[in-house]
Amino acid sequence: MASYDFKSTEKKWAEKYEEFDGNKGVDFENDREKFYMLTEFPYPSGSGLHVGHAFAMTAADVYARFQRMQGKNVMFPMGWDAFGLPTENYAIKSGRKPQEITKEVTNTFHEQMKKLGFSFDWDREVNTTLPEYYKWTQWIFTKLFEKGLAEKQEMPINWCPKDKIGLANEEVVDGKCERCGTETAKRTISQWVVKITDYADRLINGLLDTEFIEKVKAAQINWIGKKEGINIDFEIENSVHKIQCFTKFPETIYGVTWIAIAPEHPLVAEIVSESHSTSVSQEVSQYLKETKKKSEFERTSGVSEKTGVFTGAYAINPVNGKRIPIWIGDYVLANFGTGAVMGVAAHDKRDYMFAEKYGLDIVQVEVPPEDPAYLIDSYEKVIEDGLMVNSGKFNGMKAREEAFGAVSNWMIENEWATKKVEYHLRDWIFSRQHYWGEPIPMVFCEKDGWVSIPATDLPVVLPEVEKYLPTDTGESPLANIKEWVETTCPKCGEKAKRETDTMPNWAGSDWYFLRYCDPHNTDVLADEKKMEFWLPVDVYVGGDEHNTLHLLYSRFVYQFLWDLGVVPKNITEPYKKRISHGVILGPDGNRMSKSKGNVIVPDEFVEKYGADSLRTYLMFMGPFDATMVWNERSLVGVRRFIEKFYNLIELHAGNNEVSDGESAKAINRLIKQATEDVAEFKFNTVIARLMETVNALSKPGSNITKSDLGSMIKVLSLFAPFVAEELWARIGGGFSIHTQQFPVYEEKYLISDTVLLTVQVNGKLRGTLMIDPEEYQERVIEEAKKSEKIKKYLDSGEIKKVIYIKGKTINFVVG
RNA sequence: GGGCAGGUGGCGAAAUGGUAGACGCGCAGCGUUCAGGACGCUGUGAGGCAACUCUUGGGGGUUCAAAUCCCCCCCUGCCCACCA
Repeated sequence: MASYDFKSTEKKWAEKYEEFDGNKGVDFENDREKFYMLTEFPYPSGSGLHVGHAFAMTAADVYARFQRMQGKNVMFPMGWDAFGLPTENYAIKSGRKPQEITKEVTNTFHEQMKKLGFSFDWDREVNTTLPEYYKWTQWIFTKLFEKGLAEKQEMPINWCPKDKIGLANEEVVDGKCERCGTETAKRTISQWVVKITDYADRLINGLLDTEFIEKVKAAQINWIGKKEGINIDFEIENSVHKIQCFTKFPETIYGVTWIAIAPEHPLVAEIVSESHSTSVSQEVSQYLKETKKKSEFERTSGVSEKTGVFTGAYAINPVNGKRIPIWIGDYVLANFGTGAVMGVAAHDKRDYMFAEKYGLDIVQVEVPPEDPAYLIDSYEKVIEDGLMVNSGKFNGMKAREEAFGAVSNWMIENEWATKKVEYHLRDWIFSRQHYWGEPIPMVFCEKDGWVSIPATDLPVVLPEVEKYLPTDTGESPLANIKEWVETTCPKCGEKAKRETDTMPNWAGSDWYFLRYCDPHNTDVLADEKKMEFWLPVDVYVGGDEHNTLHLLYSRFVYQFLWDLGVVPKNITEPYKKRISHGVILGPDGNRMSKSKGNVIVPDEFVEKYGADSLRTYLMFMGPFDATMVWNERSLVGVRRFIEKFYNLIELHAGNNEVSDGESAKAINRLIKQATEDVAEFKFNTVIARLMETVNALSKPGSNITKSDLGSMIKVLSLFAPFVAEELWARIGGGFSIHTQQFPVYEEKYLISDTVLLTVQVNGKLRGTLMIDPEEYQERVIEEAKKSEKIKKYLDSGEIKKVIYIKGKTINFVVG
């Protein structure tokens, strides 16, 4: 038998699909249920579509095809998240325009996706770098500004002293500049900051309205990191100043033996001068000098030893009047909490180490309930769920359950402290000193300050420049274009200057799923009725790495737009279900990377084995969310299966056969499993069942009806769309198989008159019986006794008990 | 340090309380072929001639019955982290 020629077949159908409209989502259609299937749009890099993209997109494609065949009106769009550093760096290196490069690579990606048979609705394609798209990204920013959620703040950025440029966090690798390897420093510059923390509680609560898988919900809640505690005011001896410390553990207040403040704390200078000791002040300034010299990486990596210096000043513990020394410590972060912490050595590992190093007191305030005499002698023995000791009137209370609340309330009543909620979530630094991003649509006017560009003047088009490198001052290259920078104030008409920073890569991807609903609208970001029709996104497939930042930012932007009233009022959360896909490792079991030379490029395998084989292999590798190792041998196995499938259909296609009975059973089992498992993203087991079915029906003498052949091909069409289309045509089906209804299994084929029953004696398997599954216990016992093999075990004692599970097993307890 | 996933043959994996290892890879034998490849058939967890015994990271428990449920421990991967 001639082997299947995938090359010409896939080419033939791919061409035909150019004219095919069965993949398009239809606005406002009432007959069919809508289904919005979304998968993350890629950053189109010069190296082309990655196998990881192919994996995620194939899974989404299988699911979208399945929903269509269930009779739904499916929107399954694709686009390009094309602003970003790799393109900019490539432009710098090659001297070409990023616009041109982007056009080229998106074309490549587009072609690759078509070859892979993804059923995207290309009429809805979006590109974040096109002015008609980023007009609305900019518009969203102006609204954030107008509502007071975006403001300029002095913020530290990563600075490369050699290249003289600001670096995004992802450009800093192990504390060094990704481009030149120089150790980076922090530099404070004025940046746009978006106050996402104002939405922190809503972003937590909104999760209740979603069906995200648990791990995604956990990741989001964790990332927001809500912490409830109190801010305690410590008076400073002989001073008008107070030091405020945030703590999650108010119940440890009697255990405080020092206070540590960040080297950047605003009170450092005053505290030291008030101590009136020259030797102390010299020591402190020496310490501050050294701390500054330490790189940010060293200070925050967690590996370096904690250091500190005594300021000479003392604070007063409000609850017992005790004098406690004030230290400066480089382990205290200036930008978390109040920039000052209370030291409780007995109940915190890091505090214990600091106290040991500098000989500070250790006061234990909790003991384990089962051992009230227990004394802490090592930081490893931090007590959980302890009882209070050395804590005045709180002694004997359960630390967390009782003392936490009692101490907090008491301290608040006495005005020593206030309630405080802290978040791990930081405000969102929105400025980038780079070229290839959306210009931030703001101007600075001497009279009016910062003014946003009115909607009618958007977009602020990214001007073309000669050089894409940032300027010597660290500003974006846009700062060099005088005629662009110098403009007039939209408010007063006087001379003003444009903002030259651009937006981060997240900006365009925050709201792209809205644009897909109405991609060509020139009046609004998307028509509200269309959004109401399509939203929420029913299933959003993406990677774990985007479960925090991207997902959170885009939920925030949606909630903000909801407050503005430009998205449907009845839809409070944009994504109904979020699921995360697995990762494919290189053949050597390592994460794929250019430097390791283990990158798998899908093109090569499409060429060698065909898109159908590659897709089916990707879905067969393992569970959808697993970490899997690429193995070409297994791909060969899948190609073998497709050829076997092809040959089986070829063999039966011309005949009008009557089912042999067995084939109908096999097909119906297949349909049942496919229907149930595809719905749960369990693709590997569906393909295994397909293989079993093909193996069973390939036995000589099998007779299969045309409609059963059709059902098999339909299941295959989810994974291998091209060969399925070909085979569908071979058995006389009309174009296209992808507009057909998914087969429905019939219960009657799944019921059999006999079933294999396992017979256990004392829980151990001793034999099997072929028997009517509806048979009663007495009959089954009788049959079991007839079997020599089983009888042997039954005779070894008295039958004390019999457990019979109909159709599955019978267990004799013999003693 | 925190969070989240996991641990089953030589390998990727099935099985979510009822025949552990479906399906695929690899391997072995046979067939086909001038040969190689491709293909087809058969076998393939371990031990044992066999009857049989053992086997899901380790230990304990619940149950007539545990890979699956509960407790303790060990190990691996991913994400985050001087977060007070």
